[in-house]
Amino acid sequence: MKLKNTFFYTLRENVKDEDSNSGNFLVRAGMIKKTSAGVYMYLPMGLKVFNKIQDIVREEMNDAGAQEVSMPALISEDVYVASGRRANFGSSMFSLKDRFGKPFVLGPTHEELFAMAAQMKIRSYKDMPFNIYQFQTKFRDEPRPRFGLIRVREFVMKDAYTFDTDLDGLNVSYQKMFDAYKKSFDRMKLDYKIVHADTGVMGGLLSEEFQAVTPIGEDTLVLCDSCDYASNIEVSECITTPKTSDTELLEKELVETPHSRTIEEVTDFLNETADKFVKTLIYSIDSKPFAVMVRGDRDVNEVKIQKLMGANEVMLADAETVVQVTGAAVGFAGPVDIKCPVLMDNEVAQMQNFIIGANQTGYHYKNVNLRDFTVFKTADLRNIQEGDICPKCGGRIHFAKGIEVGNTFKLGTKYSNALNLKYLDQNNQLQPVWMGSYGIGIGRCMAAVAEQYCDENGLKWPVSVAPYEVAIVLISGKDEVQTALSEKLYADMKKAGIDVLLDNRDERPGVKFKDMDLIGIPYRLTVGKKAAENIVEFKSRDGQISMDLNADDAVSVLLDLISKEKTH
RNA sequence: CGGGAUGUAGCACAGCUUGGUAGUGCACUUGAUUUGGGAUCAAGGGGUCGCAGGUUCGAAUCCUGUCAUCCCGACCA
Repeated sequence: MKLKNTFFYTLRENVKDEDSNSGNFLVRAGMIKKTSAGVYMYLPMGLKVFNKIQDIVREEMNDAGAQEVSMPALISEDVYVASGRRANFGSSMFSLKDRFGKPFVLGPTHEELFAMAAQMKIRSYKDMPFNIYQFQTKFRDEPRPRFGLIRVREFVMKDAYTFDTDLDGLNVSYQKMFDAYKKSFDRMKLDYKIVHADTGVMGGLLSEEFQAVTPIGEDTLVLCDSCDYASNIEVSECITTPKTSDTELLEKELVETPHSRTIEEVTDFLNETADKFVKTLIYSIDSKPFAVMVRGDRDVNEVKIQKLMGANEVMLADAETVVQVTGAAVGFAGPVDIKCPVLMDNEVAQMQNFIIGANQTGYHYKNVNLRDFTVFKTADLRNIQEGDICPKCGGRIHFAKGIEVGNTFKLGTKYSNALNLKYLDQNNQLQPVWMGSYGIGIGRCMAAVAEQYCDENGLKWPVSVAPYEVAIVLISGKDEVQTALSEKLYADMKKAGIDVLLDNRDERPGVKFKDMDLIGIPYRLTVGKKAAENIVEFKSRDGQISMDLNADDAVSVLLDLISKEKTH
C-alpha cells in the first residue's frame, strides 16, 4: 500500500485512557479506537494485524482438519435456558428483547449452537469424529474492562468444537487441537505457557490454558524451578508438610486486642509472626454461611472451596452475616463456638498453640488447638505461594503473570447430555456424544503480542503478524530519482509477494521514521540521497540490522529474511 | 456493586479555590524559510466547558441530580 491519500494517522502523545503499553501504542498507532469501555474499532492498520493473526489460526485449524462455519451472535435466550447455563452466566450476558418481547442474548460462547448443528449430522457412530469452528464476535458484559484489547466486552474468538463417540476419540481430537494451538502461538512468536486450569462455567474433564507471559497478566501462573509443572494458581495443589514435632498443648487463653482486625494489625499488636495465626474468613457458599480457616500468611482459594462443596457461587459474606455467625464485629472471627460449619485448610491441621479470633469484638484467643473447636471438612483450601513445594517433583515454585490467549476443554458428555446429543453405537444403543471445545481470542493475541514486542518508541511486531513486512520510506517526494527508485522497489516487492508499505507522504523524514517505528514495521528501506548510486538504507525495527544495500539486492535479501522469520 | 477520581477544541491539559472576554502545547489551514529521527516564524480555523435543573444581573467556576470514563476492590468462559 502507498500511504499517501489513505486512511492513516498516528498520535504523538500517550493517551490518557489506556493503562497498558499495548493499549497505548495500538491507539497511538491509529490501529484501534475505543468507543465505549471495553469496545473498540479496528482501523485499517490494526485490522491488518488482526487479519494476519486470524489467518494463522485459520490455517492451523484447517490443517488440523477442522471446517469453518459461522454461527449467529444474536441468539434466543431459550438456547441457554435449555442447557442450564442462562443462570450461570447471569448478568455477564447482554440480553435484549425483540419487538414482540421475546428474549434474546448476544452470545458469550457457542457450545449450544454447535451442539445443535452437530445434531443435524449425528445419527450413528459412523458420523464421527468431526471438528467445526468459527470466528465470531462474542459479547460478555465484563464488569470492568481494562488493558486495551485484553479485557473487553465485545471480541472475536475462534471457537472450535470436536465431536467423538468416546473418550479415546476425544483424546485424539483434543491432541490435534492442542498441537494446532501450539503451532499457532509459535507462529505469532508469543512467549507463552500451557497451564492446567479450572473448568469453571464450561464444566468438563480437563481445561488447559495457553497463557501469554506478561507482567500485566491477570492470571497467576504457578511454575516449577526444576520440572515442567505449570498450573493456574486457582487449581494448583498445595503440599502440606506434616509437623516435625509435637509440642505441649497449652490451654487457650483470651487476650484483649483492641482495634486489631486485620492479620497485620494483630501480628503487630501481639508481636507474633503471621504463621502463628489462623485467619478465619466467613464465606457465603450458595447463600449459606461457612467459616474458612487458613494460616495467617496464606490466602483462601475460592475455586478450591467451590470444588470441595460442589457449589455454584462462593463469595465473601457481607458484614451482616459475619456479625450474625460470629457474634462480633468483622475482624474477630474464629472457629470456637461459631454458628456455622467450619472448613479448614490442611495446613491448619498441622498447627499447635495458634492464635485466632475469639468471636468477641476486641479479643483473640492464644494457644488454640484442634481440640478446641469442631471442623466440618478439612481440605486443600489455600493458594500456593512462591517458594512452596512443587506438587509434581518437590522442587521450588515460582510465579509468573499471564494473559489467557487460548484454552482447550475436554467437555466430555456434559453438553450432549444436557442438549440430548446422542448417537447409536454398534450395538444399537443410544450413547452421548463426547465433546471438546477450544477457544482463541484473536484481539487478545494481538494485544499480547503487542505487549511482549514493544519498546519506548512503539510496537515491534514479529514479521508473521506485522501490518506490513517492509516499509519503504521515501525521503524526498520532490526528488525524481528517489521517487522512481522507491516506486520500483515497491513494485518489485509486491511482485515478489512481500507485504510492503510505501511511505510517500509529504512529511519530513523524521516524522516518517517515527511513525514507522510506532506502528512497528519490522524492516525499513530508506530511499534517500544515495538513490542516485542505486543504494538504499536497510534497517530492522529491533535494531539488529542497519546497513546500506544495493537496491538490486533488496528484494532477495528481504525475501530471504522474511521467509526465515516466518518458518522458525 | 462498594471505595476514589475525572469530564473544557481531534489529542494532552490549565482555568474552578475567590462567578464577569474560554486559554496553552500537539494536531489542522495559509505563507515564508527549512528538509535524513516528531522543524522555525507569522497569520488563521476549530468550543452546546459531559448533560439537565437550580442560585445569580451574570455560571466552565457555586448547589442538586444525572450520564460517561478511569483507578482500587468484588466479579470474570
